[in-house]
Amino acid sequence: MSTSAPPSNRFERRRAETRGALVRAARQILAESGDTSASIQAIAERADVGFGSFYNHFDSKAELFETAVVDALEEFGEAFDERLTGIDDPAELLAAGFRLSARMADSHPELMQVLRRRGHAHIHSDNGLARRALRDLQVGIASGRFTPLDPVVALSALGGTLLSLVELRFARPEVDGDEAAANLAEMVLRMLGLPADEAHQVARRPLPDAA
Amino acid sequence: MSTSAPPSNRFERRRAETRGALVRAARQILAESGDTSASIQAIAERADVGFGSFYNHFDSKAELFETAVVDALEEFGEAFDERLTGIDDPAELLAAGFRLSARMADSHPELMQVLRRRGHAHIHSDNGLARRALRDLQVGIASGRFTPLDPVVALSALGGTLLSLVELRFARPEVDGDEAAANLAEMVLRMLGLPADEAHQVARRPLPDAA
DNA sequence: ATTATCTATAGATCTATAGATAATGC
DNA sequence: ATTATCTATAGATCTATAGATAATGC
Repeated sequence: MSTSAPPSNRFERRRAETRGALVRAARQILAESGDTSASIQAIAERADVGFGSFYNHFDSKAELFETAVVDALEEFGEAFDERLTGIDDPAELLAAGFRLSARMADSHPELMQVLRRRGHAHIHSDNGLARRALRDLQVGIASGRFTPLDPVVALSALGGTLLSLVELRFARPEVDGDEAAANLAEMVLRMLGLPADEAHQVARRPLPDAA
Repeated sequence: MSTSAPPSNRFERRRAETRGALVRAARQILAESGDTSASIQAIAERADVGFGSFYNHFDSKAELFETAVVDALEEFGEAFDERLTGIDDPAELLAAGFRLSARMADSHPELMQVLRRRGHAHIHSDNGLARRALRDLQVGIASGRFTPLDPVVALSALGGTLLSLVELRFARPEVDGDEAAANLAEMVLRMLGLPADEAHQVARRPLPDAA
């Protein structure tokens, strides 16, 4: 899992494996149905872990699911870093992030369903995604690339728009995802103050190849 | 309740009252904690209704909660109509809707918490809010007020941004709500293609008085 | 020796229904 | 006579824990 420290001995590795299996099971459930009323027993079974082991790692179901969400957001942020390093322009970075997210609905459906169902509560929290977005916003405002605006409000708008794109990808699979993502990215750039023609162009620069 | 047909006789009124009490209880739960694992028994108790009566109206908890959400969205849309009739410019309509929503976090906290917690699944559904927003978008695109764009994508962006504003109001109560709403409305208008100076101005026109 | 996992289970809770009671229509 | 509501309850399920078992550290 993304947030784990390097496991030292076999004991800790086994413990981490059990915990990880539970978190993966929770993520699967969040992605498939989002129904967090699944019993602890059912979760443990899915994780192929003894029922009682659950209580060695979590005090409640809510705690497990919350862990699974934070974990997924962190992994999502890392995927961004892997694909988007080398882009310097914050406008292009944000636009590429939007377009990459739309593609990840296909390539990483589980991750994106978790984001879709539980992301809204994390728009303003300190997680892998929000942290990166806020950084890009601040760089862009400082450099004059973006119109000066309240970064907290801008982060809200970005987060909400990204979530709506993910929602769109799943709720309307017949819509061309790449096209919608580019359009939305263009709209976001206009929102941040870029001139219309430049927003159009930046939102359509070629994406870096998958590593 | 907003969606009810005029109840004819005393029988139907009593039935509607019981059903309404259950829906109101569900709304309260959605607003207070969002925890839909509350037992049917607890819900019936809160509604001050006999436990078995639940099954006269709903087959499952999920059905009740879904009803409560749709109901709240409809009521939200009606509140818009009451406050915003008379505004013709679609840009001003959308901006006023955003600013009104921020205020409703204080004046109608229950309604807005429901929107916050469950609204994302309804961005693209046919409900009171989305229907109105789509209408305003189409008018604005047809009249040239907005840049031509895919209405479905634009609706996504609007919905996501509105939800993020509601989230912001509750997650960061220290932020000035009116100010944030006006800023966000301005950003949205730029997103839809209005020139920056006009977006700034339209987003700050006086709101109609409360009726 | 220590620690995590597993199995078994007690007790609590929850759902769905059956049957009695109350309210209304005709 | 009809229909909704209410109370009571059977059966299922769920949580949390206790105690046994297995794996590792030292």
